[in-house]
Amino acid sequence: MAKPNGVSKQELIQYAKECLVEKGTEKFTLRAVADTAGVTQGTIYYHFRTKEQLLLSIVEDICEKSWYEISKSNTYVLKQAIASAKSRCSYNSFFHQLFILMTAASFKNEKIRNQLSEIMQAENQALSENLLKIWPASPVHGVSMEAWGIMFNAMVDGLAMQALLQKDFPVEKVYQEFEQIIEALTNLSEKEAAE
Amino acid sequence: MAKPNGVSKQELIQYAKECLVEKGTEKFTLRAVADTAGVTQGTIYYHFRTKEQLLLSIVEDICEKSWYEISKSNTYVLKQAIASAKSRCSYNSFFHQLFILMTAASFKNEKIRNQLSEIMQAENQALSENLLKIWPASPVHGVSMEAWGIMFNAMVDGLAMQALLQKDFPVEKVYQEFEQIIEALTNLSEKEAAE
Amino acid sequence: MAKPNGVSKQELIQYAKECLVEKGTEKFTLRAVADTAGVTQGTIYYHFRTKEQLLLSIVEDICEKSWYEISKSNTYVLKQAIASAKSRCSYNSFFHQLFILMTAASFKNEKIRNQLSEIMQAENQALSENLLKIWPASPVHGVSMEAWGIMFNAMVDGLAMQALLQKDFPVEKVYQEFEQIIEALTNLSEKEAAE
Amino acid sequence: MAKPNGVSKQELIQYAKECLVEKGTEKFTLRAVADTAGVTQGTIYYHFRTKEQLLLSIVEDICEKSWYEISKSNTYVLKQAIASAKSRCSYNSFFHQLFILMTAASFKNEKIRNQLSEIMQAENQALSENLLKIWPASPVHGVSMEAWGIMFNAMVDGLAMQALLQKDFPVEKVYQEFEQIIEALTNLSEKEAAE
DNA sequence: GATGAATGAGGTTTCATTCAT
DNA sequence: GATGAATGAAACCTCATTCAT
Repeated sequence: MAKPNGVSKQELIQYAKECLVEKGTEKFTLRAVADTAGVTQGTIYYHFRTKEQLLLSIVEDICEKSWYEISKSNTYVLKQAIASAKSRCSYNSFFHQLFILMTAASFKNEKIRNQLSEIMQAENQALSENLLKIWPASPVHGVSMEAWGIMFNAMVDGLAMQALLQKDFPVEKVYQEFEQIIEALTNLSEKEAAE
Repeated sequence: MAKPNGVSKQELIQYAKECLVEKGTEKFTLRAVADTAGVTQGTIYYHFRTKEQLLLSIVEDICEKSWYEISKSNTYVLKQAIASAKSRCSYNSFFHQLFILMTAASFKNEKIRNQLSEIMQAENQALSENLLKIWPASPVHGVSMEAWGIMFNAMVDGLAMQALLQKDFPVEKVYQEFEQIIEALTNLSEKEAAE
Repeated sequence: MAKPNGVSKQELIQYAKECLVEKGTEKFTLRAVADTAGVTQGTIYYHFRTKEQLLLSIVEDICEKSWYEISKSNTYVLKQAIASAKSRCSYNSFFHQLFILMTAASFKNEKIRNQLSEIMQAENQALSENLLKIWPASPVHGVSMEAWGIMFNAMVDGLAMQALLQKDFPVEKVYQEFEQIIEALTNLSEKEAAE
Repeated sequence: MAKPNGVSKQELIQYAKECLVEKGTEKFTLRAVADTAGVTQGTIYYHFRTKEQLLLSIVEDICEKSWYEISKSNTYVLKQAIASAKSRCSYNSFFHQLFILMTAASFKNEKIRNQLSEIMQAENQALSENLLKIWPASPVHGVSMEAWGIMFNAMVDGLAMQALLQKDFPVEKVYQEFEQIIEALTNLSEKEAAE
């Protein structure tokens, strides 16, 4: 009976994201989103014309958020980036669960795939640029900064995946050792530069 | 050992895996599996009591296959392991798509998660052992061999994820540079050992 | 006399008619009408209280138009009436499509049915009167002028139906032969009258 | 819970036809058909994969029935054909209501349209052949037998439409006068042939 | 052992309609 | 006078599951 109860599109997306992670792809139904948001299914259809549109909006939202993070990343240094990655890397991490769910969905949805791909490449590049700030040269001769960015990012995602699968995954320990490796690489870099 | 007009359990699993990757989680229906296998839905129910059972069988199958690979890995050396990882790391890679789909499913299914987790830890360990064969000592002081195994594995998965998302991901180039890093680490390891 | 940014009732009816023929009964939704008219659904409700009211207005509109035609028909002769019928009798004819759609709707809506019935009877009568002008007597003994009107009208509608169903229906040829029959009947009429 | 209760596809079509005429296009829902047939909606979907398929099956059924009638028509004579037409031409006539509903649906569905068109042409031809049996020559010079078939058929449909719209349409009277016209035309035909 | 017709719960989607603004 | 966000009922459709055969 048409009371404008002021649930904005953005809020709906937030509710949808929560639903998605809470219920998993399988049980991610529009009814669930509607119930969570306290509106009727019709309302969802008024804002997003299909379920796919809602999913795409979720990806867009993730991407926008990520862009914001990335745009900040030029100023903060690698250590902070890693700290941030670690914080998102825990059993039940909202962000990575969402990302993997979306990756799974992307296999059959090019639009989703393209958007995720874009954000991933942007993250790779942001990482490369950060590395440039602390490394005068590539620590290993023949390995481009671009590649370092790709690999660091890959490792962050890979560790997150392991953490999501394994309840007692030693996040603390692994990240600590990871930072030691970075330190060692930084030393190598300086030696390389000296030559 | 297929029966005259029948389909063996193992064959059904194979068909199911194909369906899953071909159709995606969303459209992975028992009817689709039945159609692909050329049997009726009833037949599937004869072999698996529920859809979940079928899914679990798929994970088990993946794991068995992986165990076999791992058991071999004790004998083959790191380079071959990486070559194998690379070969599975391409846009549309069947194996990694399946693995990510299963990971996504695992978030809401503890049995699946436990199995995937086990296999992942086994792989981590196999990698550690392989590294021990070529590294006399850890290349970086304070980083355990265990951690190196975890991180290498993480990177392989992370790279696969990027490759699945990005059509023109430079697999060749990245893996080549990855191998250069390993070489450099091997040198470092030798220096460490010499001290 | 359209208001600045508004849409008059008459215009809405016109848009609705177009929608109905363009989209068919199935997809004839108030949203479609609103979109076509460039207004919102609310606006339609301002002018028509229900969808049924809009439908009825469409029938009324058709009928009014038809009354106008009929009122003219007393002056123009049969040949012109037939030419007019022929022109409306082509594959994709707007008018007859609308009429048949309305007839289909009328089966479950007495108001619509009554209005369509009235206009049909008026057309029958108008045809009879026209025939009286060119026929001194009924060409066939025992057949009333009223019946001739009914039958001529029936044939015009029946031919239209065939033309709507069959893409390559030979409208030209059939109408030409129809006129020859009328001529023959006119001769008969004169003979009858002479007796 | 899966009791085969033996509702055949053919029976479902019959129930669907009844529903269609009883409820009209608008209210022709699969639930209604299911309820009428005493099965669940799922059953309908087991037999017909979509609503459109069910509609098409209805048309096919009408057409098959009509083919049967037509195949008989080569033997029975015109008078009987007209008697049959008259019997189907009454207020609430099941057959013609169905036919007009389908014609309305056909405007937006080429498959339906093509099938209806075919049956109509077959009927036209069957009528022509029947006329040949009682008319030694065309009653009006220059009017082909083919055209007579088309026009007779058109008139039968047109009269049915009027009868469906008008409760007190004088079917008896009109058909009686129609037969008189045929008689007159038969006389004309004989005169023509004599020349 | 295998089938396939049938189910029923629940999914996505549509749409006439309402009402605060 | 006009809007458009919101509704809720009901539409079409899917699918895991059952069971007589």
